[in-house]
Amino acid sequence: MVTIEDVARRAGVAPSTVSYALSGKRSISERTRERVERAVAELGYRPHAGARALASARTSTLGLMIPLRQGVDVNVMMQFVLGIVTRAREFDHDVLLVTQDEDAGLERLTGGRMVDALILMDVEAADPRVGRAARLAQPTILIGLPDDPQGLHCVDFDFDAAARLAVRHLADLGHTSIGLVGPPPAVLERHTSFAERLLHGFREQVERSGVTGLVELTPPTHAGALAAVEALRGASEPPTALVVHNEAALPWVVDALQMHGAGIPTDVSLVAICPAAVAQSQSRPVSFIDLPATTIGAVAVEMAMDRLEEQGGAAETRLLGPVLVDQGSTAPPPHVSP
Amino acid sequence: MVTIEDVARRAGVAPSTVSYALSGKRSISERTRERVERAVAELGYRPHAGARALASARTSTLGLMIPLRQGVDVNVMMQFVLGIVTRAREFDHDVLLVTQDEDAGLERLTGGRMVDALILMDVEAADPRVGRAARLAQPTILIGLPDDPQGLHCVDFDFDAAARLAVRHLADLGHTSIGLVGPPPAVLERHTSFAERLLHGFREQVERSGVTGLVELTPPTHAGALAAVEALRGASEPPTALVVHNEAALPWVVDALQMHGAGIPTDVSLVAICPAAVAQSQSRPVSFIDLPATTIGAVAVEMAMDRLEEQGGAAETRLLGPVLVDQGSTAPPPHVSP
DNA sequence: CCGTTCCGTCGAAGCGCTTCGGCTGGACGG
DNA sequence: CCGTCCAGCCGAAGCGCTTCGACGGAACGG
Repeated sequence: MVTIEDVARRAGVAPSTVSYALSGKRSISERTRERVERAVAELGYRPHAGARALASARTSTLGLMIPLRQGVDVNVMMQFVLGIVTRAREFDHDVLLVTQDEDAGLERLTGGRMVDALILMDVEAADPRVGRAARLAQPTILIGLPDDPQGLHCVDFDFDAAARLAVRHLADLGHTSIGLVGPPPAVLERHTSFAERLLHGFREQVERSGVTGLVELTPPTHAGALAAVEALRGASEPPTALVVHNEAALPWVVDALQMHGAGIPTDVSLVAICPAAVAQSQSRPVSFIDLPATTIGAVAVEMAMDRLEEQGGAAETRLLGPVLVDQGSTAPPPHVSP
Repeated sequence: MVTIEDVARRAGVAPSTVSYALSGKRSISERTRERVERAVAELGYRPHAGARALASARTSTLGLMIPLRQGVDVNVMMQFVLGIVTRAREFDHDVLLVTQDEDAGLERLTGGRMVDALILMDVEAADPRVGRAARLAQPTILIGLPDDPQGLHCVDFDFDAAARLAVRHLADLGHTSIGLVGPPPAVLERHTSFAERLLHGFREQVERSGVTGLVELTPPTHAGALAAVEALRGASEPPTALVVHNEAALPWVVDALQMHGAGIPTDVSLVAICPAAVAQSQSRPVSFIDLPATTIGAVAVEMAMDRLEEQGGAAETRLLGPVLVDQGSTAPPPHVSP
């Protein structure tokens, strides 16, 4: 293998000079740097990651703990991962994968100095990992919003605001009864933080706007979606607008409405809370509030990098604000329309 | 940080003894080993991964290159990843993630000695990565079956056999016209190996069984599935049985058949080629040929480990055989039924 | 009873890199 | 003209681990 010494010899300098030339941590003359760079290119030199980690106490690697829970939408998850890996590479870092179910995964990665920082996906309201992560030497970023972050940085979508935005938008159009097609019951039972915040925002805004709010927790199946739509339309005050936060069920909801002969948006308005890609791949355009998963992943990486730069810094929580993209699936309710 | 020297001191032995006690590479007395293990536990010792990699030229890390292509089903992909990560951990290895689009991702991981071996997902028929991977010092396992594996190990599902099995099963029931709801056109245009093998197997068995075969490449949308079903049912010789290899479209196909008033399996038989989990989450039970993604991932890891043990060994290709699970969505065609 | 063998342990030499202190020579000010 | 300073480079000391050769002592055979 090509070592730094080979490069040094070829460039006619000391190994330390090569190191400094490449890292830029000390001033090096233009001439020398060029010689070093040429030698690197000619020999195809690549620093040994382990050696570097040993000497510098930095691994240039981020640990990523991904969930293996049911009800977690894989599309959204992949978006997170994509955002994280891509942004990490831009900081010259790599990503090491651990799964949720591994016993001491966190401790193994950090104790073994395999990673500089950790990103935990899908953090629940009372997640046991938070306490453990807070005890580690390495900075940890949580994707999600636990009840008690214990001094850790968090980043997430502002589901509360998203739900309020959706309801306000619909209420402003004149709707007086709004239905929420929510996540599967299992997700809520786990006290997943985002689901609870979504519901909270929904209920709060419903009250503020003085409209009726109906909630259906919906399994991501045809039958589940059908049942939810049926339940809502059979209510004493059937909603004229639907907020859907359930990627997997969304197509079925659209389908079910069509089967019910309910036109969108003439009879029923529809707002989805999902990644743009999902909304755009529906059989008809659906107005949506973008769930910026890729961005959240990227932000998580940025926060990790920040903490690595400057050890100080109080725990920060960043909630990305909702943006509604109108694609024509919302309109005033039938009886208000001209 | 707790080092091997701390452990040695506490156990009253030399550092090298600790190393041997933990690795088992030399015989160590029972008494000493216990003392070492106790010291390790008491101090919470975890070997520094970088130091270990440097000294032993082994990283205990596998590189995994995941695709970011369109038309790749994320559910199946996650299954692969799950299988890989889980099995890797059983071999005491970790998994480092790279994305397809990174320029010299392979070379970076291997040149920097970050990984012991590499697993490439979603390898196409003429994949440019194969040539590059073949040139690396580290063993590489391909998931997929390129036209020329160039001496690399491959593992994949036997799509050819799966398609033949499906057709044979249906032909044996008496069906004389069989439709294939295939992957999106984009997948085939990329010359994705699995899609081509599936089609090949389908056409071959159709011929052998002396039945009519119709193929519809199908986008994973409601509209796409609807169009495919319509096209098939509008054919001069409408198929009385459908083979579906398109996870995303499967629910829509079921839906479309119901809308057409075609009973399953009374009017139309249905066989899906998909992971068991997908088949079982449909609105009605669907007979399926299991696409054992998790297993394939696990096998890929095993092959990598094999190659790490014994450097020799000719290039091996393992194709996992298809197994049909009857869930009652197939039956003889209408005119044959009693 | 002594030589051989083997088991269990130790010491030391790296693995390839970073980093700190030190050295040099030229620029600069007085 | 000499002292000072600094940019630019070198040398060496580790980082924490594995591994190889060596060594002491117990066990064993002749």
